[in-house]
Amino acid sequence: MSPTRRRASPRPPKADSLGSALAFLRTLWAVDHGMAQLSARMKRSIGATGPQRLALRLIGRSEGIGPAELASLLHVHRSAATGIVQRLEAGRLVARRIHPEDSRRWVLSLTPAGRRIDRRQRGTIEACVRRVLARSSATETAAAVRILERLAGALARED
Amino acid sequence: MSPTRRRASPRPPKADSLGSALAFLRTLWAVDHGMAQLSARMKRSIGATGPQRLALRLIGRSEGIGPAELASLLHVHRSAATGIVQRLEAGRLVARRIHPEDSRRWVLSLTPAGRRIDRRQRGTIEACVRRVLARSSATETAAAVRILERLAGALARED
DNA sequence: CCCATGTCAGTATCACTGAAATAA
DNA sequence: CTTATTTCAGTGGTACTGACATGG
Repeated sequence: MSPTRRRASPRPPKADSLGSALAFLRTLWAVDHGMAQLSARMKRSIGATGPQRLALRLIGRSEGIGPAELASLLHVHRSAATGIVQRLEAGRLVARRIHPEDSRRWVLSLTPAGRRIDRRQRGTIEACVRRVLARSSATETAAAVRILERLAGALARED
Repeated sequence: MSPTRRRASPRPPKADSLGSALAFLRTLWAVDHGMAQLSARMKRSIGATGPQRLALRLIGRSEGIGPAELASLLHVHRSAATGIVQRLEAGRLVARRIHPEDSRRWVLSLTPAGRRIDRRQRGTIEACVRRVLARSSATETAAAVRILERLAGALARED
């Protein structure tokens, strides 16, 4: 056994920071699970999961988009985007055609059914977000965005 | 005077609120995917995924806890907690014994290996959170917590 | 030859629903 | 008998790594 490590550490406020980080982490997982659960309900109620509807929203906003750009916007690997697009196509929510100038690529577009889901708001995660943002001040929202973006960056860098 | 609450604005900036909700939603998914990806890396680097390590943290903080209470703290269904505990036990990170007063229940505790992961900070999601919170003001953090908690509540209520 | 795009195979976690076994 | 705790079976979505075919 090594002796007591009494380095020149003047009692940092670690105790609180440790607990508050843990509490924040639990809240993050609560949001994460909340999105997953509403995503499962969305599949039944509107016919698309959370990531699928976000993909529909992004495709709807930028027609001409392909799987690679979609993967980038969704922050996922290309192969994950492949799966999402396949499920959307199987549900007749998205159509694809070959890119006119590069036959490796696909051009994605919404079908009428896909456009309906793109427009629909009730029962979506986005609706929850809009409702929460409407009940929050601009200052609060800006602070939350800053922290979430820092967090996304830190998570991507950590190894 | 503080006319912060002005009722019935003529035509609220819906167009913008629609776009900002979508932007916020993308940031949320970015954090979500970031946690999932670091979770996968954690499995290799420290031997426990994100949810698994959170479970270890919670068990370590309240020995005597059982699967039901753990499921509640993790905000997941009981059957999901069963799976997490099974994987932790398979990895010899958690031990279980029968509750002395109710033989339906299990009492969970950390093994030495589980305790090591409980203490370890480097390369964890919690470490990212702590670093981000350390770089943020108390006001920002409080605002983010409020919004995330509102969001978790809204997601749970939405159907 | 090198690079980009998209797909596929294999694997794993997570979570749900719903039903069952067991014990209070 | 009723309720609570836990587990199990079956299903589905997501995402990773790594490899591949194909086209620029």
